[in-house]
Amino acid sequence: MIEVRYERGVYLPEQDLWLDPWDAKPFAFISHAHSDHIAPHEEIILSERTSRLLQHRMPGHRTEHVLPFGEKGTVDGLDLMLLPAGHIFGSAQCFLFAGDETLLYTGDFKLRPGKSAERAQWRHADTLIMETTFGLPRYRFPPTEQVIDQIVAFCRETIEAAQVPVLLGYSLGKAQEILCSLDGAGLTPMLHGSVYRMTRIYEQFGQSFCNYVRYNANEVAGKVLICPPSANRSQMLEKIPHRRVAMISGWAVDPNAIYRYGVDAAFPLSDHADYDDLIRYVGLVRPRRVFTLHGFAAELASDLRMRGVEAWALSEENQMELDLGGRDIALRCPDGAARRPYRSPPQSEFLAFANIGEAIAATPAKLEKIRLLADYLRGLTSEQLPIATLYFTARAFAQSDLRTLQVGWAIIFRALQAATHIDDTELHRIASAHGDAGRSAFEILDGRTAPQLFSIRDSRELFENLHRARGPNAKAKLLQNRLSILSPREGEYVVKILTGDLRIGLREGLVEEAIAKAFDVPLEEVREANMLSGDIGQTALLASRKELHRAELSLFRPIKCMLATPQPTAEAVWERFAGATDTDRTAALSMRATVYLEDKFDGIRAQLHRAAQRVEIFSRDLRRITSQFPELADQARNFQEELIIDGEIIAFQEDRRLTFFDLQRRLGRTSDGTDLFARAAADVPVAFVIFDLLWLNGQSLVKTPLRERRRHLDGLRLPSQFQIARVIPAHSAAEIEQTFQQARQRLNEGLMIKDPESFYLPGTRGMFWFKLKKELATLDVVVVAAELGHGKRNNVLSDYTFAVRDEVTGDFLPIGKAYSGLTDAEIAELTEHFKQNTIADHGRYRTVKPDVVLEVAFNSIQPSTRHASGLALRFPRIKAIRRDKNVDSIDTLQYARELASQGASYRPVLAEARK
DNA sequence: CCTGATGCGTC
DNA sequence: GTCGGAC
DNA sequence: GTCCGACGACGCATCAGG
Repeated sequence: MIEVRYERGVYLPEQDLWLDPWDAKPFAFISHAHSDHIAPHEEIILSERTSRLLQHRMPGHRTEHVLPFGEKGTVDGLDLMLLPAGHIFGSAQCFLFAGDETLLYTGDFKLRPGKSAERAQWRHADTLIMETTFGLPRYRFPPTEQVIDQIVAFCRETIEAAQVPVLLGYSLGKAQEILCSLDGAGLTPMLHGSVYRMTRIYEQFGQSFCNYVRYNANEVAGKVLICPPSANRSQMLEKIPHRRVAMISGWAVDPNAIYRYGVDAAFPLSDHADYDDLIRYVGLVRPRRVFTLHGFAAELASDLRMRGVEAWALSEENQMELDLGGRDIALRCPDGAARRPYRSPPQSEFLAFANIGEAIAATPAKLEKIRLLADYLRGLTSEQLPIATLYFTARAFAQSDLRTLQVGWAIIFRALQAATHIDDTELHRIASAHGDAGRSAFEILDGRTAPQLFSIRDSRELFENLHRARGPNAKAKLLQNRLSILSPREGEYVVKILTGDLRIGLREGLVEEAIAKAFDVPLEEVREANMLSGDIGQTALLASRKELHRAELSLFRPIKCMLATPQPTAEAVWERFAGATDTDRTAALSMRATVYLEDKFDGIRAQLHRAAQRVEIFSRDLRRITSQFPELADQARNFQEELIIDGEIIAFQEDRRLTFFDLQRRLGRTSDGTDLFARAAADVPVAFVIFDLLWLNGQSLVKTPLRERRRHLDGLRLPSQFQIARVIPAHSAAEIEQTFQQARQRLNEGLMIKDPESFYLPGTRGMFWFKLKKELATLDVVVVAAELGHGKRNNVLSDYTFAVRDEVTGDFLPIGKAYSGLTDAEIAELTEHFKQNTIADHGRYRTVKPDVVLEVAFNSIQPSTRHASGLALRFPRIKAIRRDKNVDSIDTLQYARELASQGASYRPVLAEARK
């Protein structure tokens, strides 16, 4: 008989033909266009409709043999015929003639007539290779009409309860079947983007559906949303506050289906044959032998044998058994080294590092943290010192090193799961118990790994390899391999570094102090060297060799920028200057009583270095952004001097109001193709507003007063597109307030207030520069959802989604999130309240009874797709809990929209900067 | 091909 | 960017 | 005063998956 093999797909060696192989093959039959059946094969046999669908799902060149249903054809010397499989649109079975023998391969199939798939046909065959997803007697589906009635009833009841029904089904096939089922029920389906696209293709083939609309976050009310299963728990659905989700799948007959899928309901409408139809099909085809495939293949084969049919399962079970064996060994011997009493176990270097981290976390006293770290650093080799020091700033790469890892929460958890084979529910329990990736990693790895030694050098290689690996899958695999041989503590610290968050109450400031203490060098020198090199590891190394003086300010090595301290009012600012008593600076100041005011521009902070041969522009955290602004770099060559200027790059055009969001559109673009930037520059023209001068013709001006630096600045000849921010001297709080108002009328963010006698203090937010911003307005909103926080806010509901009222429908539409602004006590109180007023608990996230009114402040409001209101707030913060207000008195969507449109309708008044 | 999720950097 | 809290 | 941690929205790039 025809030889049949299985290796990630059915293979017929005599015909050299693959049937639905997983991987790319030279010659294959493709039964249908679901993506688990698609790979870049060279030459394929398929139906016409599958061909069309494939063009959309996997464009590209290949040789296609398109055969009509029911007609015998010859391809590469093989005689065969395609028969409709009834699974989805275009799905085919392959009927093969080999001498006087025949073989029927079903692919995915079903016998029940579907509304959006061709009806299945069959022929007698000697060999039947059959898909058996639902090969157990418990999978018997109720009559289709009955299931459809249930689905329609579910939708109607949900809508009547002012909620949104969401039906989950694959975007190709199932979704259209659902769509047909809703026909005539008086419901309006709304289709997720991927469903929409597939449905349009169906229509090209002449299939017609009832009226439907494409997904639009603002119009879900009253509609029936149809989404692929992957959309469940997605942000798209989470945004819909009152939704009831139903899974449409054959698996719905499992009693625990709603828990497994995390849905509110499940209906057994399937694209596959149920148990009864599988048995029936064998009777129809009357084969001499059967091979079963997928799902309960072994069970059905055994079942058929009991019924007197020769039947065998095609599968890869051996592979899985091997995997389980490996894990078992790891479990039994989690820490081999510790159980050998004869040799003292070699200490893992990375574990020593992690243990110091734990000790630092354990003490709240800063001086104690510094002492612990200093002692540790002193004992390291010159190879280890720069690396371990860097790790204590939770970085894998130095600040001046522009590499990134592209590894985040999602990849970390995937790797943890794969490394430990941990149970899904257990993983989620642990993850939600901590809300801290590092702590979760410890618990997940604990007892589930076979630790090996991990040196500091190994760790460096790990991070470099992670950086080099391309794509989330490759990165996850690399990480998984390492995690599986780390002790839990080491794994925890690897994760902490990956997330850039050590959470041990220690950051760069204290690391600098520890370096100073460890090597007995002045703290100021350490800070300065770190600032100049942007590499704390190298700074530690220089400190250990007493060579810190080697680092000095120079062109093309960016320095951290000076920051401003926020102030709420003009009076508060003035107090800072006039109220101080005892320094020379304030004495001099109160005599002259002068401060410098500048408009605060809403762009991105930039530091430009220019010499005769070269120009570079750096961002606030010292990244090179020269290539983002080629026209500025070009023009900067026209300066006459060698200089470093500090300023703000803003989106700017004479006759157009451009905002920060316009500017953002040309940030972060990568430079493949020069015309990309030509277009970007034309789209969003920019200007460089200069407000400081740090270097001029070979001399650092960092330690010259701002007054002097400004004087030098005034002497510069400026290329076009460069402007100097105007300075307005002020002598009282009233003048500051007045100038602030003027700045706002010029549509600038607010005001900068600077001490004219101050030096340029890189990287510090001192008492020499202040900023005055003030909120745009406040909104009274109601909290509709609350979320558990992270780290120390792990056990409180600290994150609130709040909504305005739609004055037409009465719905509460989310407009933003915030916790910032509340005290710990208030958060604790609200946590208690929300726990008792929860409508639906989704683990870390819960929808709550809308009865807490907050007053939120923000700096601007603009259209957005992030929230259902269609609006979002910039810099939202909570001003007060309005216990005096009830839900009925909160602000309306209408009012929020007015605020948004006001901001946009101002006549442009241009930045009054001197050219 | 398009959509959505994720990571990162800007504010 | 925002803010509150701890030292 | 200063640092630290726990958070917001947006846009671009990249990748996975339909």
